[in-house]
Amino acid sequence: MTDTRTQILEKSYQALRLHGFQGTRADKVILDLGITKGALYHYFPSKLDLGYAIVDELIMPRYTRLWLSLDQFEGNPADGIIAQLRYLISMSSEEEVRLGCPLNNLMQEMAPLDQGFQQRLQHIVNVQREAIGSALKRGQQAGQIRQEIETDPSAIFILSSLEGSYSIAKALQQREIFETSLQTLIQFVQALKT
Amino acid sequence: MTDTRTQILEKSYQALRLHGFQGTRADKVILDLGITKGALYHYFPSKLDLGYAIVDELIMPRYTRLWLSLDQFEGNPADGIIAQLRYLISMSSEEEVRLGCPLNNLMQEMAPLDQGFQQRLQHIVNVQREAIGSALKRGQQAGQIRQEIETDPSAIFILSSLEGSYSIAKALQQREIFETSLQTLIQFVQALKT
DNA sequence: TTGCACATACCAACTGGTATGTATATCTTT
DNA sequence: AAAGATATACATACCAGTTGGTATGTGCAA
Repeated sequence: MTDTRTQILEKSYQALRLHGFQGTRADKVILDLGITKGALYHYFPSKLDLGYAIVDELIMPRYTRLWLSLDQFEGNPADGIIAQLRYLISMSSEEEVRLGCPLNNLMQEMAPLDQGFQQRLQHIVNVQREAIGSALKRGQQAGQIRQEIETDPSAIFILSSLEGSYSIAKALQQREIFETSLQTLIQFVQALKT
Repeated sequence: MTDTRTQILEKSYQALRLHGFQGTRADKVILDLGITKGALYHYFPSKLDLGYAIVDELIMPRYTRLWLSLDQFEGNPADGIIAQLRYLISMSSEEEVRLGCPLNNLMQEMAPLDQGFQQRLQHIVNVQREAIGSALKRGQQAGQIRQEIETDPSAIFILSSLEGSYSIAKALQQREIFETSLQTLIQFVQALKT
């Protein structure tokens, strides 16, 4: 039996995936969990704080770890990036794609609406960008990545294409579209090699 | 003086851009417009129908025209696509980027939640995909686009990267990011040429 | 005088949030 | 170690405000 706080966090995360933050109903969460408002507001002072906790404790670690691990990759960094993209393809279930990337969803919904969300999501993207960018830079220094490419814009483009692939696949509600799009992205990354 | 229906439509569209569909408050719209519920519900049987009308009458035409016009473009279709991407860069204000692409926003928010939205947004994306895909195919037949590339996956990738660029730029709240990312996309499209 | 284009008044359901109560665990003092 | 004091982890009841939506009235043009 997991503790109540964790239960609230994970059930809210599920709701967030399905309905977005604004669409998430605190009442529904506690009803589903068979607890009461007292419990929820004991752990989280407000709905907004619950949202922040979901980002900090669930989304942030998951979505930075993937790219931070590029640090440990030996060999051409482009292959490291490709390996992670392939991993994302293998992880992408029909359900996953239908609901879209949680990070992407939340950025779209909350970035312009709330500073707290905006700062947190900005931080996650910057960590990702930094991780990919510095991996590419290391590759350049090792002569594995073409000198003429600009590492930071390339990192941004890779992230953009990745999130965009989630978007389009979600719009068309087809996992296959996600795979197709990522495959083209992999070719792009491949072309960064010397 | 524009007619009431149009006023409702456009004010709701503004609200939609700021707060999403679920976050759009019908009460606020009529208050801002200085009209009453009677007027709103006279023209739109429900909030959902109002949302559909926004997509059908405002978003759909705007976001298909841009790519359908590739049909008229003479010369290498890749240059036609690049011209449209450059146009989007020139059109992108700080405000625009902060709020994100309306099409993208709506896809993220409503595609998994409502069939009506889903079908409409799916249709828009398919029109865009078809337009870009067939432009590339024409280019191949004219020997202007490399034979080995697959036109449809490339079209999907271009759209993904475009929407993703909006996403990331919105998350980071920086217009410059959008421009940087699209610049890399332009290089990708450039590389499709023979 | 009929029908369209609204206005007014109202509602039921829901929303996040609060005030207060209480059982149980933990710490402190004797 | 017993007893009291205090903190934790919830439950219950409730609220003020908001939501989309409806039923009905009314002025005005054709």
